[in-house]
Amino acid sequence: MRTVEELAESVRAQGGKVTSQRVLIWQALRNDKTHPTAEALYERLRAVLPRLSLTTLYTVLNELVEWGDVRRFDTGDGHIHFDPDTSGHAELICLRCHSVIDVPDDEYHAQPAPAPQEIAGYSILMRTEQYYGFCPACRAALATLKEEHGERLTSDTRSIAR
Amino acid sequence: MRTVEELAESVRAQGGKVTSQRVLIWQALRNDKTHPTAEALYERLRAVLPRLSLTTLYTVLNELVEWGDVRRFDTGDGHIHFDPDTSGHAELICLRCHSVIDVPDDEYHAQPAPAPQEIAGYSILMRTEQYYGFCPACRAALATLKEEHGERLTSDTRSIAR
DNA sequence: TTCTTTGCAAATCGTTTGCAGCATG
DNA sequence: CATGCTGCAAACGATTTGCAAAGAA
Repeated sequence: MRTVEELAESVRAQGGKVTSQRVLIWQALRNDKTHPTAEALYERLRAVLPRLSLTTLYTVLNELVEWGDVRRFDTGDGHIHFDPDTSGHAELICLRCHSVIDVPDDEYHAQPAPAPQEIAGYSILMRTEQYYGFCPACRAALATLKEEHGERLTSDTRSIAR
Repeated sequence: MRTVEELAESVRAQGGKVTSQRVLIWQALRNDKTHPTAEALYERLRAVLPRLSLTTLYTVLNELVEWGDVRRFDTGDGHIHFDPDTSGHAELICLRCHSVIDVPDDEYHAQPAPAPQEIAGYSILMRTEQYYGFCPACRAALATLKEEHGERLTSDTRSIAR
């Protein structure tokens, strides 16, 4: 994600307006490594912008996504998550509890080359990598379940997504 | 994604039932490289299963996701997409038209090593990589817009996501 | 027969839209 | 002071749930 200054300049250059809402949302997101949902960001922003509407938040987030400054993605929990880190890092996503964390640096030596600028005619702005599996807590929970009664691990999947 | 036989065996082993709905959904998805939405799959499946309900389709898809056989992801178009390819391939996603294609083999020589079985205590079942940018058509469209009137490329972003 | 799965209809809830007032450049 | 942005309330629509009937094992 670009700096607040770069974003402001870019908006002005296109005839847009640099409002306090935009600036505060940009600031809130820029150093956020928690992969927040819109709702989570909203709660945090209300502390500084009590009049902020969800509408505006979504508008600004969608702008950032279309500009290639922020990535939106789905962890399976029924909420859209946003991530300002466009540096090509890797993420770990749990298939059971839907948590997301960045792969710790020391666990990931095989850092691949940065994204090429063009692939198959596409201009590339951003790259990510995801690993899906079970987090330590869910692994333990699943193991316990398996022990207790060797049968069905996943009972009713009709309520997985949210 | 496992074969239909493996899935059937796995379901039976857990006390589940191998219904025609499950089998037909599995078959429909297994060789699908189009990254379909639930709705798209539903339309295609109605040809062979006219009584199929969306409810059942979502149930079965969610099972597959939780089992690590299928990945669900968001392209930004407001629909969840599903992909049975768990082999760690790379995808190209357009930030403007939200299309997705797999990176063509000949465009992607730097095939990274297969996913490790464990990272930071997580057991890993699946890996993917995504490149975000603009597809050739959207690049051309954006270039034309820029030519015509040098100003705002993205007018109103309030209707991006769907 | 037993217990899981299916399908229908209704509900849910995250996200988007219409529009009037407001603030930026 | 012109235009783009914001906030409210209402709408939307994809996905999920409750429950009774159907069908594997």
